[in-house]
Amino acid sequence: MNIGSVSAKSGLPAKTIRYYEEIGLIAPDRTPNGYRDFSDTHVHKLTFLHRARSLGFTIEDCRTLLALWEDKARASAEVKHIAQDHLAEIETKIADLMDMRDTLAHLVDTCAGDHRPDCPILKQLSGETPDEKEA
Amino acid sequence: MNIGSVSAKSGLPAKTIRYYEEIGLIAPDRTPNGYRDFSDTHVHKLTFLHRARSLGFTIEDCRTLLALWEDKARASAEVKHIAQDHLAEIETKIADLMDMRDTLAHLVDTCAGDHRPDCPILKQLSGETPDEKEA
DNA sequence: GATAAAGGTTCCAGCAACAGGAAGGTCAAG
DNA sequence: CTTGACCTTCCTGTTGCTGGAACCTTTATC
Repeated sequence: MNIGSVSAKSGLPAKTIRYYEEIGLIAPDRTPNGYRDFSDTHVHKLTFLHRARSLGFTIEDCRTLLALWEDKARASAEVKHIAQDHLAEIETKIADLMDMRDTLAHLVDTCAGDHRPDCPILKQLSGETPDEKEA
Repeated sequence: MNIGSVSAKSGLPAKTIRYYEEIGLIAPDRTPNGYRDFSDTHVHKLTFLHRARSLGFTIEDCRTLLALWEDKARASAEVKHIAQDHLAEIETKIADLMDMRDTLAHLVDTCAGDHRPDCPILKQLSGETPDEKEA
């Protein structure tokens, strides 16, 4: 199967598939003309990678998960551990972003957003405590 | 003022300050020995940048915000617009991460995490519908 | 048979926003 | 005079691709 079809089936851009080969995540065969030749197993792996990536796992996590997936004697604890670590990182990111959001939302709310130069957003960034809307 | 003191005052690593100079965010003077020489204004700018960056604004946003900050005739609408766009991006990121978190949390929850190979996480990634904990 | 479109190939550059480290100059203290 | 703490520049690496150039192959059409 050519890379185009695999791209369509796995949902990954051809560029990404080539990249995954380059970093050793997948190893397609080659036809005599030099084209990559993928089997259904390769497609399955790539689909797996696509799903794992869209859950935010890093490439290195994906590499490990793929190995565990192929290891029929793995312990599910290993997989769970990776997922839990990743989950914790996501929670942290969410918390950080929510802090940013709260601060920003407040600033946006207090800024008149008109033609005048007075701006609580810039005030806060420059270290001044911006005036509140209501005292 | 040397870069070390500025780093301490602004909270930015010296490396970052040099980088900011390289990309034209700041332009310190030089002493005869070649050392960078920062004024209080420079420190103030860097502190501004530090705050803006920690609210997640991109470097290019920061560049614009800094220019608006220096432009005493700016319209606060311009600042508000940037902040609102950024806020929207943050909201999107939070939503994406929360989707990931929900899926992952569910998977982690259904995985026994013991010595056995059976693993709902891998099942889901490989495209099988994993069994639920309770039917 | 000529040609053009639609695949495929490799390789190189670039993104964001720095961080790490090498090799070396400078300065103040003991 | 040496030691150590600074400072300098320059180069590489990070993460996960994406875009583009320059070039083959295959297939369809005239």
